[in-house]
Amino acid sequence: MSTKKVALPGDAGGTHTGASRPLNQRADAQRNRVKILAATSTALHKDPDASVAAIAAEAGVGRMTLYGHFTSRAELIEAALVESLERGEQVLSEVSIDGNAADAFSRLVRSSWSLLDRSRGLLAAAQRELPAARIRDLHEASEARMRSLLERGQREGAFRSDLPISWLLATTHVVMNGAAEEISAGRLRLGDAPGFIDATLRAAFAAGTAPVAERHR
Amino acid sequence: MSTKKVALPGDAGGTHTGASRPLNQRADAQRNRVKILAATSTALHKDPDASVAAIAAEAGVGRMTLYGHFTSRAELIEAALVESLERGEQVLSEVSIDGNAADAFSRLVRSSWSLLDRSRGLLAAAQRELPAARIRDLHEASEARMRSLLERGQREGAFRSDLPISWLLATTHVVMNGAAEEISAGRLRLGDAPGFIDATLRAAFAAGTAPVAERHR
DNA sequence: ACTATCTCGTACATTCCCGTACGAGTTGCG
DNA sequence: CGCAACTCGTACGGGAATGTACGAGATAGT
Repeated sequence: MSTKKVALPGDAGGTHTGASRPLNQRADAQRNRVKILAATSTALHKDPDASVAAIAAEAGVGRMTLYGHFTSRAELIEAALVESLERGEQVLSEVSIDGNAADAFSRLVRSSWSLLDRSRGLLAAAQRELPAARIRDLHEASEARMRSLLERGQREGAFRSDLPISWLLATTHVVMNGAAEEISAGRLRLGDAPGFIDATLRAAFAAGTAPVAERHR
Repeated sequence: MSTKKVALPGDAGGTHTGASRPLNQRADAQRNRVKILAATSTALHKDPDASVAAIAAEAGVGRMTLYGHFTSRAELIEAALVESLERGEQVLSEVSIDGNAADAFSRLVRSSWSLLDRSRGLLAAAQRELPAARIRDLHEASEARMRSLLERGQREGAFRSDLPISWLLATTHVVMNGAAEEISAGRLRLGDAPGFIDATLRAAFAAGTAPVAERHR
């Protein structure tokens, strides 16, 4: 005579980027949803293996409430990742891509860095919980921006052309992630990271260095 | 009237690098021990979360046999890591560190790469199972070699000095790991990896590029 | 050939976490 | 103010993995 099914937010919206929430939700519930999403990010930042219970605790709500909003751990993590990426998109879309390619790259990297630093744990959790294809899909937007910049840089001769774009992209990700790890390990100060990352990647990608030696075969 | 305690290999040997096995072990058992260690490496290569059961299956022995040699999952992984690193040491110690620092670095990186590619899964598992301090301890030997080479390179002016050694070291690790990931993702051919890694790091570490800009504060 | 050593299956206890069910209390909202 | 929407504790069921217990059978080494 009481409980229903706790709303079940519904999947009405397509897979699109639009932030379409069901509408018929109570203000109170919407707030909790936001709290939970935020807590997911921070909890996973501390421990990428954090349990649903831990996340709920971090959010200050009961575990059951959380299950009212998200039917499974995977769904929760995916939602948190989507939200984080949307927020990131908002920031990155304001970074100017024009002008000198190398400088634009630096701007983009520096902006990406702080975003990645925060959502690192979330991403790690997602990698264990979601199909790899899905993750790559979600990253497509930010990835495309960086990719096109790298392409332009290569065409204009600002970046070396002896390495494929996919490698440059991977290297960028990996160096930023590495910086985050070094920070948690206490071997790098937070404030030093952006400069180090930028300096390293700029030098690594600059045109004019000796091309990759074909030493195999 | 039968079972004892299944040998319990004993911890007689110190923490030293010597390969001191208990001696009073049956030849048959020693062989299995080796098989298990090898299987640990290959099983974790496929899936860093592989269960003890899966590892035993990979080794072609019963799970119980495995527990006869290693009392816990952690002990198993540690033993496998130690063995892998010892084998690595043997290879790396034959790489010439002398002469041109940049070239020596390339040689070292290329040798390290193939080793790391194999033991990658094992390392990932170890990072979840063993205390971080222990892992760092075990890596000290190979790390020291690379570190001293980087130091010499900086003194001689072959490598840039605006970035700390620890960062160069971290970058080296991270780029090699990234290459391994790109390979498993199917975006990089195995044969291309050494050249790409080398080309990237050489350029990133070379002296003479613009120093890290102090853009913060 | 005989014996201590080793293999290994089955079975079990434990722990941890996810997801579901139920139901009573609380609160936003019209 | 009254109802539907929401919260949230407790409890349960299922599954997976670790580590232990027991004991029968195979094998190496002397």
